[in-house]
Amino acid sequence: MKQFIKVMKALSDPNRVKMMKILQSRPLCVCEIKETLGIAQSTASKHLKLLEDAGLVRSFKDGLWVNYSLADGSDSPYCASMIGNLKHWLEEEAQIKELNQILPGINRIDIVGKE
Amino acid sequence: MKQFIKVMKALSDPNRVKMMKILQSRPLCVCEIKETLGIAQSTASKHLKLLEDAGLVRSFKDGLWVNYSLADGSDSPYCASMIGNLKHWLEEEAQIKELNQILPGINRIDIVGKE
DNA sequence: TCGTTATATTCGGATATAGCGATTTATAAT
DNA sequence: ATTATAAATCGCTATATCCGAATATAACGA
Repeated sequence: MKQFIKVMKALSDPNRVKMMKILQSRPLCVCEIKETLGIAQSTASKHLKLLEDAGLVRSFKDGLWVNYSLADGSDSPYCASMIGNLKHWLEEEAQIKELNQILPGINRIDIVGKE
Repeated sequence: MKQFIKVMKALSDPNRVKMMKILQSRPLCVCEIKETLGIAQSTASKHLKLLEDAGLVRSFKDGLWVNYSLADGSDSPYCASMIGNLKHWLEEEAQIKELNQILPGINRIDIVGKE
């Protein structure tokens, strides 16, 4: 029950759902994610930790960067199901389409220069 | 997105998930539900309203009683998927098994006498 | 070793949610 | 009409969640 609730809670926030959707395109580091969604770095980091705890995403370090990607769903059937379904769900949402449009132009090097 | 979040939020609470699970056995009125879960009537009513708004359960009046049952999932693919998956998910949970054990002994007439 | 930099953590304020008791509403029975 | 009763709503408290600014941590490079 606890695991199930954790997954549902993780997917109960628009920013976290958006993260799941953009991670379907490619692995992203925290700064790319916060930039894409237009939120603070601390906020992004916190959301990602929650998603990871739920088994929905995984992270691996690459020097200073931490790359996040979709998990394989092996943590629980709930994860597996939601990760799978989210691949086709919400594809037609305006908010999501918009993110997918700007995503190709987002990369970690450009973000460094901006700030 | 809003509909999806609504469904996820609805399933983010243990009492609401328990409601979904016991409604798999048979339709129940509010007083049977509150009795089974051991919560206040007002609390049960509020949870049920939330589940109904999300499209996960539906209600129909029968005199003074309001019977709740699982929805058919026609509200959204999210509902359909979750209603379907929950039929096999959490079946082995101790908490759920316990509810399923006491459920046969719960009925609206007995509850009236008790209070 | 000392900066520099990407991410994680902490803190405080604002908002949302869960819970219960009390009240109101709607329906039935007398 | 009056009374009884199941459910919905209201009022309130306690807890949880979201957010960003500030600070801490970790890893690289000079």
